[in-house]
Amino acid sequence: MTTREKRAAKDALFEGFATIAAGLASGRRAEIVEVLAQGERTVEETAEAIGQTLANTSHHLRTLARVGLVATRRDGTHIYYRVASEQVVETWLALRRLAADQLDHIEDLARAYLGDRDDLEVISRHELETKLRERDLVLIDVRPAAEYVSGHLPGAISVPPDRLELLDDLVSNLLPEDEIVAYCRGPYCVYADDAIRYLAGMGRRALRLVEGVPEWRLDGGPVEKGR
Amino acid sequence: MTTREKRAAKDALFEGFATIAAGLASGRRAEIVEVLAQGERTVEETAEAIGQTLANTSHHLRTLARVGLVATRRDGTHIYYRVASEQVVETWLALRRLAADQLDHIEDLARAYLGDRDDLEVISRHELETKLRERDLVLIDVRPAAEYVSGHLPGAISVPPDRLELLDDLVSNLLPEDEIVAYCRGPYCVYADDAIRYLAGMGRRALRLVEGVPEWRLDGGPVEKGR
DNA sequence: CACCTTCTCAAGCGGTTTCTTGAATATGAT
DNA sequence: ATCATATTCAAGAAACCGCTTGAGAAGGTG
Repeated sequence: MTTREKRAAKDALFEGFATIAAGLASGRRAEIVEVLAQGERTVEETAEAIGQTLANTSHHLRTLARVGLVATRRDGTHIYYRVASEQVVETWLALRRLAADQLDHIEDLARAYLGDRDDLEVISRHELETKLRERDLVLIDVRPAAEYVSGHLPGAISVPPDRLELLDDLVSNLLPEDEIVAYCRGPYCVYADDAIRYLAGMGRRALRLVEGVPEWRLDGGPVEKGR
Repeated sequence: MTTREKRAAKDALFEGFATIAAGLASGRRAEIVEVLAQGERTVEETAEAIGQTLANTSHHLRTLARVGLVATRRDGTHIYYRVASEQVVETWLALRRLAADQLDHIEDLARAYLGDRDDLEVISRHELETKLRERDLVLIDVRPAAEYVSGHLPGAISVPPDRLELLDDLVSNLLPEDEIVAYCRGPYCVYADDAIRYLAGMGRRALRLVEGVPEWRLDGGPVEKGR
């Protein structure tokens, strides 16, 4: 192999690596991966979730599939897309973490989207596990029902973001000293915030779990399916 | 905040994440990150390492700096570029791992570049550590001297890839039963392969450490600097 | 079969990226 | 000061990407 051929082969190899990065190098596709990390979705559901046209969403999904980041299965007329492996989620989270730590810029963008969160108390995965060993607490999963079904923290109660009124009944059956922890898709999701503010309006204090289910699962946390 | 504004803010946030991915979404820049993961370099050295023109390399380095993946320092007329943080390396490795596991395609490209490696015996970081606890072995760092200086495995001997003849002397002072392990930049680097084949030509068996220094360091392995 | 739903594809416009060339800038040495 | 070295910048050509529109394919239903 000549030096020139070697160079070409090396370039091709790294171009291959870059291809994967290119899959995530679009805001739309990043959003799609964030959504699919919660569980599989049809094209239409994905389009709805990211607020794009069907054709454009299909386009991006095909791109992700072409580079191997997502996989599909057909069920009747629906085609379900899912992340191709846990490693995709792992890489996405590494990228997201890097972005958050590196760019103050991202901090500003996040604040613009999520609003001021300083009034909300948070709890980390680790702290939650410690607490869970000591005593019971009420865990609330504030994500659309489909995501709850594809995997949730053991014992968590589903309260979809558009059904926050379910909290009324739930809270009325609690003792005043019962502690409440809410979580949703992850640090860049507002659903848990909304639920906690709703509870605050009822005079109940609640904590927000920083991590979402993908982070929890990748860290080796137990996950329940179904119901 | 209206729904429309919320959408725009969310898009901007994910566009921000995608920006980081875009930094790695070019074969050239991926190569640069792989090189800089071994230690800082000047623009000229980097250009040489990736076989590109100076202007183009500078261009790519500026792009990486703009998205915050690399940082610089000036020393006289030279400007040294380095990865901005260990997290950059972490993310790059996650991406590379994902690519390798996901795409058979990458396997083929790697084989095209690296040649057939099936004849070479490998050893993992874990196995190496176990062995090191039981007995001494000869560790050889087959990277350019500058990279050895910026960080190498404890006790490793530097044998730059263009000075393989140094192995002659080295081996003549060894007992026949001494075991030799060589490593270089990582799994996609040929230097250790070359050294092991050189040793095989002398009738000495040697193992290749799969991981490079970045992987070793990120896994919490001890690293020595200087000399 | 005709018809509906769900998804994909093709074409095309406008914008971005990559690489090259040649000039400009910044620092250090004489 | 003048020159050499190292790096960056500016401009332009070719290729590529993202989004839209409208048509097409694949599967299910009456």
